[in-house]
Amino acid sequence: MRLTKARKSCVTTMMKDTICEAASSLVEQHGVNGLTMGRLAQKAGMATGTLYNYFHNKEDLLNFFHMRLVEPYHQAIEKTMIASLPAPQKLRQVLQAVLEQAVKYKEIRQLVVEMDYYSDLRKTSGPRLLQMFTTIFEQGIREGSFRPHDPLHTARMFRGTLRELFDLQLGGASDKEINRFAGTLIHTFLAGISVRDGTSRKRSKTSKKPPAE
Amino acid sequence: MRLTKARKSCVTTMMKDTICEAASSLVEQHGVNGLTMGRLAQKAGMATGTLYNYFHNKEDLLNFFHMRLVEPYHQAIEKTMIASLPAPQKLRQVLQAVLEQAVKYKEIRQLVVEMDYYSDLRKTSGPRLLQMFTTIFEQGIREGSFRPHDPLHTARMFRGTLRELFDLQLGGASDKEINRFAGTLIHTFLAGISVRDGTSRKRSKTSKKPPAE
Amino acid sequence: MRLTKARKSCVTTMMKDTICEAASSLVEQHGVNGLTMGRLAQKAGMATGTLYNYFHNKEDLLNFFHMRLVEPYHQAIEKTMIASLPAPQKLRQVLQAVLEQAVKYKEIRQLVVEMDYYSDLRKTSGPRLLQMFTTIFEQGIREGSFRPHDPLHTARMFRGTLRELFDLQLGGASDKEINRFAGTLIHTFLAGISVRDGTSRKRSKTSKKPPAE
Amino acid sequence: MRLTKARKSCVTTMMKDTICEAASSLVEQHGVNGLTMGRLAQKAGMATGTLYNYFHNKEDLLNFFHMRLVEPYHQAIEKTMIASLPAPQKLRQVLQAVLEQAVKYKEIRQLVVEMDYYSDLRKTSGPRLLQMFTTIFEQGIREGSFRPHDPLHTARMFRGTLRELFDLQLGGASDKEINRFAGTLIHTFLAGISVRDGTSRKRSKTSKKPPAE
DNA sequence: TATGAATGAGCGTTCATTCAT
DNA sequence: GATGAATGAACGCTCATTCAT
Repeated sequence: MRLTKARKSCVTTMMKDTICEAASSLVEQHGVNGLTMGRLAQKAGMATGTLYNYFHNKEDLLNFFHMRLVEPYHQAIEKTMIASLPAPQKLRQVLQAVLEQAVKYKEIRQLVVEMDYYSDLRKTSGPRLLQMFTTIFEQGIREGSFRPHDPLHTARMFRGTLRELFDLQLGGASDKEINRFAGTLIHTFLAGISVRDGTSRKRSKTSKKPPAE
Repeated sequence: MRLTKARKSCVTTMMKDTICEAASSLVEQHGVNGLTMGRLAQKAGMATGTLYNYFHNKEDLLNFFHMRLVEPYHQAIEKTMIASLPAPQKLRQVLQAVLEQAVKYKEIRQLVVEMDYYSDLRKTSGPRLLQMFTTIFEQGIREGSFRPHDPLHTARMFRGTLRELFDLQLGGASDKEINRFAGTLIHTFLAGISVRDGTSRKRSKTSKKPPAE
Repeated sequence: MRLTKARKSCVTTMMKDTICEAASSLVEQHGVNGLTMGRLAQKAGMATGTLYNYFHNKEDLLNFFHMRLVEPYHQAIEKTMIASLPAPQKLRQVLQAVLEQAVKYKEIRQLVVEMDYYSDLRKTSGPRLLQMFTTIFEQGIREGSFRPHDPLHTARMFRGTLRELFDLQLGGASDKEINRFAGTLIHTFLAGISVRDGTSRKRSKTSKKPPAE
Repeated sequence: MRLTKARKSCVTTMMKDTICEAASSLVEQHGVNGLTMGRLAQKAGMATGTLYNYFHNKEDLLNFFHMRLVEPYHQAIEKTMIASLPAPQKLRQVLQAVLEQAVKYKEIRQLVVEMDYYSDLRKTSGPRLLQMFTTIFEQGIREGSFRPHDPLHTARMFRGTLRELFDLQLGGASDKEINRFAGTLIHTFLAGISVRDGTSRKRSKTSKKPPAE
């Protein structure tokens, strides 16, 4: 053993990275069903058996791959949770974080979505985000800025709309379009889409089709 | 050829029905990955080869099966589109229809969701609903009850939240819970979650990126 | 379905026979470890998958193969058990039957022996013969022609010597040699190898450790 | 090269010992099929490649391992051969030695048996014992205590019954049971199982095929 | 010598598809 | 049309062996 444990672990990490990159590219091309151990090894430039030096089996590999993809996304969001901001602000900030991640991981998001439906992965990954969102809505209610409601429900709604945001981006929408969607999203969540009378809504008559905001 | 073309096509339709029923039951039991041509034939009470008299290959069969599953759902929604109602009403009515279908196809929804990620199916199935939702939001804007915005965006949001509704139901939520979710959903869409009073809109200038519209 | 069930089962039986023959030849050449499904299929002149139309998996196949080999041997012996003969005669007759089978299944015996150590097969196959032999020795004791002893022990001894008989034959011994061995065997069992003088039992005081019964 | 050849060979021997011990423990746990080079190396506390410094390949290793197991057993028996005793005594003594070894190597015997059928090992191990047994029976005939017969045959018979003794023990029989079996064994060999009196030898002419010698 | 990651042929098994009947 | 046995490529995985360090 000529390498220290640290070095060894470093090499291992690099290999796992290589494998995950190959996996990404494969899933992107052929879908999750197209990810076979043989193809993966080939894409990663190694023998089939080598994969098994780093992962116990295919499921292990997929789990790791999934986490690798999802983790930075989760962490980016979690980071925004620390700030002590009023709930609406926080919601905007979370949305902002998601937006940045979505741009960054453009090609990869699809894989996550697809993989979510492949195993128990979404059972572990799903609740984590949901919990975070719920916290925000709870906070808003507590602070009095959100009207009383079941925060788990709005959290779910929020998650659902974020999914659409990714879909939109995967469909090839421009960053500008994505940003506009995000704007509509946050506005709708906070204020709804109904026109309200009273004094607050002067500019409502302007455009008809997809109006410039 | 003793049968007229019409008769023949009728028989063919019946066979396809039989096959689809068997497919339903199989996917329900073993998931989409558990649907093999052999098992399907057995369940449908015919020989494996017979399947290939009605479908060119497995993908064809799955496509047909998917459409069969999704069609009544789409139609139920489309039916609500004919009514001449104000947009908010229509939105409620659509939600109501979705709710009914969701209850009705409880067991089947999962299959659809799972299958959506199986092939290009969701590329054909997705836009149809989206188009319908968009129409409603357009109508609302035209009618002046919805403030001006990109209706495709709210349609997407709506679709995203409906997906959550199905998720919720698949997670085993009670009908009552589902109904509460639907209530929150429609309320949020129409009125947002913010508490509104005379002073509440002051702080909207704070955040920068997801811009207020 | 154009064939009656009877015909179908007949065809199935023939296929199983073909497979078993191929298996025999393979095990003979490469040992049980050399029997792979791929090689077997090739030897039997069919595709790998075809094997699985007739056997659930490799273990099933091996079990069937083993039984196919062992069954006639067991039955030949069982047939001799029916006769109402004095025990010594019966013993000779069993030996005779074994001898005939050994000649008949010359090449195959080895496989059985080897396979016996491969799975639980010998746990089911072993006791059956042992039980038969035990019955004979019990009978002899009851009839008074065998001195009182534990018949299970002599049955085991008998089995052990038969195994040697097979070994001998597998080593290429001539039929004449085999017959001579059988002669020695039966004689030794019945009368021992000691030279006896007129009064038969003078030397009984000699040994100490493996005590007389 | 700092070590003399003798020292080097000594180190080599120690390594081989270590490896054999690990092999024993592994085979005991997982059977011969469970003995992989990787597992073996791990158990022996060395790298996989290191094994190949001491053995040319797996077969070599197994052969060596087998010999190591069998050797003390053979030697224990050979030791009893030196004594100048009458043949019957010697036979008892050999049986006694086997018995002791069987008790001592209780766990190991199974491995030997299993391994015997794994390769050509038993072709080299078998004859050695057989030769020894043959010598005893020859001696007995020469001394006049055994009636004239082919000593190779009785040697084989003896070996076959010893195998049963091991089987019995592996089946979990108590030491007492084993001893009883040994008693029956030696008694049967020396005196047969027939009850003998003045008149009893008349009917020996009835059977024809396995002829009296 | 010792190492242990890399190799890749080979394993048992599955299954979409074909085709002679 | 209907059949279902036959096919064989592909799958996930194992493991004896090699070799750069």
